[in-house]
Amino acid sequence: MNFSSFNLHDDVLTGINSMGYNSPTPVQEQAIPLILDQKDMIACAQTGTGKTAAYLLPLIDKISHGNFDHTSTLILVPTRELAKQIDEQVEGFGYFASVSSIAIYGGNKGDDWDQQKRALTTGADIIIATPGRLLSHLAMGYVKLDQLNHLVLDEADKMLDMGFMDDLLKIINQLPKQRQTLLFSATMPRKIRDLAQQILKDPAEINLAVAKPAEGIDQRIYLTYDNQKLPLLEHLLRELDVQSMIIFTSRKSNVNQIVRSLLKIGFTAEGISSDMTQDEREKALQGFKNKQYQIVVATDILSRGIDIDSLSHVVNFDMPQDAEDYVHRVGRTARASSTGVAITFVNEKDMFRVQKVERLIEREVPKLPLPEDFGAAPAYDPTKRHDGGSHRQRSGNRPGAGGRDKQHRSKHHREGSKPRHADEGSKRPVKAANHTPRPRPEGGGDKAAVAGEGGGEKRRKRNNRNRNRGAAGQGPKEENQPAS
DNA sequence: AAAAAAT
Repeated sequence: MNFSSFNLHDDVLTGINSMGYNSPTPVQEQAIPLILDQKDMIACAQTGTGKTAAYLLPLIDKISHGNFDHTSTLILVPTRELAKQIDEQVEGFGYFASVSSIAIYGGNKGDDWDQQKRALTTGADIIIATPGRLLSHLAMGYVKLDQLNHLVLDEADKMLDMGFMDDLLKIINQLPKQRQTLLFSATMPRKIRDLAQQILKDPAEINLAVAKPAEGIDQRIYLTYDNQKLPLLEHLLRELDVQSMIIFTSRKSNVNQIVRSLLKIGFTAEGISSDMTQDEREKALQGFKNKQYQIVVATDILSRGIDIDSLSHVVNFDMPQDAEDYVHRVGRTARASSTGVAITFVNEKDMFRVQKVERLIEREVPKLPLPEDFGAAPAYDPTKRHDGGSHRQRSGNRPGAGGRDKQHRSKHHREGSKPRHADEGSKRPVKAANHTPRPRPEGGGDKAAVAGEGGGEKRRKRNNRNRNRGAAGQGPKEENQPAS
């Protein structure tokens, strides 16, 4: 199957080609026809499944060939980084279709407010926004939404988690009722179903089984107390051949501490958390993508949506909240090459999450013993659930009652994990091996932005429907597949 | 329970 079977217009297909995409992912196969068909949709799909392109491509097609002369599409996302990334993808996919976009988010010093205001006033085709900043603009009254025909909620569960429910509803209430609404979420808790019921009409449902991490990924769990994590990390780093690594931690306060410790033992590293300025955040992310740093240490800010390829290692310094997040993070390795290492530190409070992960990926993750001299680790007890400080007791389940020691635990190594087909879980199409990034056409459009530099906001909106296709088959930019 | 997000 390839993209030409979707009845997309040529200028969109050219954009797809220039981005190095070949064949649609499962979510794209399902979603694109539905979206072209003007259906509302609720999709359970996580990052890395090609979700972003699944909605961008049909929307770009409709925008480019529809009768809109200002903003027709609003995409709401939880983090600024995600807004920026999606904006860049629109730029790539929509270049030949002359679809304009603007990322609307806060946190930037300087003149970006005026720039955003201009784009909102003249009506960029697609607005990609975090809720807070968009609401500020909406309050000023110059945002033209009367032609708003498509609304996308991306990472909807994350947005609700972050307390955006009220903001979302405030925004949605200002949109025309007659519209197509698409909701994407990695998990489908009750709250999401309720929201969907409120804002979607007779939605089609897509449920994508979680893409299990490829067989080539070496997944390991270490059971540790919190105070053992940093020494353990340093110890492991001395043994690993790190090309590029992301370390996820659930606490901002850990970020600097970990970075310092990495620098101390000779790695190049940067942190990313909301404690940093937006400028610093973007520099750190860009520097990592450019291989300027070997390691980036991030909070949950990067837990969803951000597309970074070809990691050699992922470390979950803290166990992720959702099993889906674990799968997504781990899946970031072993993409460029066929091998990758994913290491997760699990403390005594997070053990119950291990089973959730193992159920989701349908295999057991080896629990490795701590190195010599590290002292005793907490005993593995997946039934032990941190109960948020209530006094509820579980009968007969005292911590450590099983008396397993670390030697015992290491025995889990790969035993009992189900054999799987070699290609299972790696159904994503792979970027064309011979795809070479092509330079952006000079003057081929006013969307010219410095490729991959933090100055994406320099982009001006493009409202000109008379496209200039004389750009001699030049692709808009380098991008990896699959994106989400 | 912490994180992110408007100023």
